[in-house]
Amino acid sequence: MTNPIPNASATVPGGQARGDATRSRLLAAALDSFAIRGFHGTSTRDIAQSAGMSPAAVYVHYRTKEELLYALSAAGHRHVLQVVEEAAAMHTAPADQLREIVEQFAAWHARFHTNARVVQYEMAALTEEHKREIASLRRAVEMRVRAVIASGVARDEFTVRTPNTAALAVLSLGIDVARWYREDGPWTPEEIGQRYGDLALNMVRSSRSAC
Amino acid sequence: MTNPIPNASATVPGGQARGDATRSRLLAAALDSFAIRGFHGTSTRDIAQSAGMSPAAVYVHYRTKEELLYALSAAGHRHVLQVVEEAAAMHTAPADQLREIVEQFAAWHARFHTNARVVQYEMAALTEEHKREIASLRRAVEMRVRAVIASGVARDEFTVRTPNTAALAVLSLGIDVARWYREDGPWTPEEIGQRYGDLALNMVRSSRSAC
DNA sequence: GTCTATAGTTCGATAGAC
DNA sequence: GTCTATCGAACTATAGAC
Repeated sequence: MTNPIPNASATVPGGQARGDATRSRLLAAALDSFAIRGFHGTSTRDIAQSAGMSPAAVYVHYRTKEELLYALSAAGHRHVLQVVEEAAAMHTAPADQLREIVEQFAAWHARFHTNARVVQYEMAALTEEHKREIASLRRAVEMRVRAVIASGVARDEFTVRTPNTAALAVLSLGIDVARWYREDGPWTPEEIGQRYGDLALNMVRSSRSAC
Repeated sequence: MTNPIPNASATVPGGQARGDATRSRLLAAALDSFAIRGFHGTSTRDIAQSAGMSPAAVYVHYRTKEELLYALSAAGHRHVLQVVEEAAAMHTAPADQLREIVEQFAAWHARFHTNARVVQYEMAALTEEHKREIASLRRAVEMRVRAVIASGVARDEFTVRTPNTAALAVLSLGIDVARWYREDGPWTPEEIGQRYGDLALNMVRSSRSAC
C-alpha cells in the first residue's frame, strides 16, 4: 500500500520533479502540524519552518493555507476510498467483504493517523466548494459499506435490524482510531484491523437471532 | 438529566447569582463557538459578541480563553462520568449494565453534542495541568466499561476474545456520535442510544462462539 | 462589572531583490 | 524559486474611566 501523499521522488525524472519534491516537503510539514495542533492552531510560519524554508516561499507552491489543507484532505480521502474499494473487490461473500473493509479501514486510520486526523477532524476549515467535493468522496465510502451490509442482510447472512446504522457504526470504529492511536501504543495497525474486523462482524450478526 | 453546564439560575438567590448568570452566558457562547470552529478558530471577540458584551468584559469572569475551555471540558467530563456510573448502578447483570452504559453514553453525545465535541476533540488545547486532570476523568470512564465487560466474560455471558479492545470500541461508537450528529438528522438521541446499545451487546457476544 | 481604547504580538499574504 | 522585509488585519489581554 502506498502513502496517501503523492511523493515527488516517484515521478519521472525531469519535468517538475524538483518542484514536486518541495511541494511534498511542504505537504509533509503541513500534515504534521495540522494533525497535532489543528488547522487554526497552525501558522504558515510553522509550516515553512518545518519544511526548512522562509514563510514567503510557501506561497510559491500554494496560494493559501487552506489550499494545503485541501490537498492533504483530498489525497487522504481518495486514498481511503481506494482502500475500501479494493478491500470489497477481494471477496464475494458479504461477511468476507465486510471483515476486509473494516480491517483495512481501521488499519489505515492507524497507519496514516496524521493524515486520518486531517481527513476526519479538519473538514470544517475547508472552503464550501472543497467541502462539497470531499463530501462526495465520503458518501462513496459510506455507500460502499451500506451496500455490503445490505447484501449480507438480503442473503440472511447478517441479522442486524438497522443496517444503515450498523454501517455508520462500523465506520465510526475505524474513524475513532485516528483520535486515540499512538505510535508507541501496544497494538500495530494490522492487529487493530484484525480485532476491529472481528467486532464489526459480530455487530451485524446478532447472537440472539442466530441461535 | 441535567445540563452539563452549571446554570446560575439554579443557584440560591443573593450571593453570586448575578455574576453566575453572566458566567453561564459566557460559557454557553464559548461552547457554541468552540463546537463549530474549534478552540483555535474561535476568538475572544467572537465569544464576547455572542454573549452580548465587550471583549474586555470576558476577562472579569475568566482570566484566559483556555480557562473557558477548561471549565467546559471539565463540566462535560464530570457529567459524562456521572451518567456512566449511574447507568452501571441501575443493573447487576453485565449485559444489562453494558447496554445501559452504551445507551446513555451514545445518547449523551447526541443530546449534548456541542459539549461532546469540546470534550472529545479540544483536549489538545488545554494546559498540561488541566490535561492531566481531564485524563483521569477519562480513565475512570474507560475503567468502568472495562470492568463491566470483564465481569461478563468472567461469567461466560460475553464471549469476546479481546475485552479491553471491545471496551475501547464501544466507547468509540459513542464518541464518534459527537462528530456526525446533527440536530436535524433522522434519529433522536434516544433512538441512537438504543441502536448502539444493541450493537455493543452484539460486539461482546460473538455469534460463532455462542452457537 | 461594564465600557472604550489600546498595548503588544502574531497572523496570512505580498513586494521586490537576486 | 528563494530570500528579506513588511503590510494590514486580527489576535489575546490589559489600562483606566465610570
